[in-house]
Amino acid sequence: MKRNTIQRALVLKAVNHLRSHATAEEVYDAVVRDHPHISKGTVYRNLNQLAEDGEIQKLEMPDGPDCFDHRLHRHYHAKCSQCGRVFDVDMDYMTDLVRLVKDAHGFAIDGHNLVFTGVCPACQQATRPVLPG
Amino acid sequence: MKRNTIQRALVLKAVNHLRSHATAEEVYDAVVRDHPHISKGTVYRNLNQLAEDGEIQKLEMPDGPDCFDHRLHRHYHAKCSQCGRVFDVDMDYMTDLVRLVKDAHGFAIDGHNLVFTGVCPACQQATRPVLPG
DNA sequence: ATTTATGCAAACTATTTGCATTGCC
DNA sequence: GGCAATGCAAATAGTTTGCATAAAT
Repeated sequence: MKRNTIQRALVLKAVNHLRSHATAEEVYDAVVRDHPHISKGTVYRNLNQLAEDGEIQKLEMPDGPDCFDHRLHRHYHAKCSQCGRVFDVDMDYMTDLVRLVKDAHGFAIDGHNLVFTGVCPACQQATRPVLPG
Repeated sequence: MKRNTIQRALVLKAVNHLRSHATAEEVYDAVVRDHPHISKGTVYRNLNQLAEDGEIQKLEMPDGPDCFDHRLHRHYHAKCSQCGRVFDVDMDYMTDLVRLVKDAHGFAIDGHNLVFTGVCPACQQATRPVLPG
């Protein structure tokens, strides 16, 4: 039987408060400020369990840590190749993407993971030349 | 200046010989059989450099190790959630996918990473009930 | 001769796990 | 009271890195 521990509530609250795309590390940092005894293992366990229970969404990223999202509907993300941060992208979810597959060679596809890559606004700013000429 | 070391050639040959989706570990295992002195660090360094030089393709996977592909054209993959193996999917590459994005909030998208998930033929076989009834 | 690449080990990042103890139900 | 969850530390997986040495140019 699932138990309502303080830690579980704290982890959930942190994910909600951090709004979007928090890593386990960031959740831990947020929680440990007020609750210095919480352990990182507990944060990981609760994040995974909350995701399994459908209370948060786990976003698996190519390269780098997973993120956890308080938003439950499926949507796409863009990851900055410079700072590694993850951003929302406004685009319809392609529920029938699998129809574009001509041949999966017997593989039973049940989902997909799509992450855009590029440079976030802040990093564009940082690498922009000071003045041309 | 880039140097033509035996190790670099061995790593490239292993990726080509393993055909597709070999992990660094698998490449190392293949090379070390005939060359017991090669180190894993060297395999990683050469895989990354070969990918940078465009001689092989690095496939970053959500969850699990990266793969290296001797095929250079961009194409999509499916990863088995049970055994973790990576398979080719026959589907046109969506070069203009970014056009479906309505708002990336200033993020400069320059690419995308799409991996299908599901169950491979072998794992479907393994988990199939013996006989109904 | 120069300088990049190697081998080895250690470090590192992200995450999971074993186990004695705590604390929900 | 029973059993799931915690805290802690150690283990794990995947990968990178520092450094003395070796080898390619």
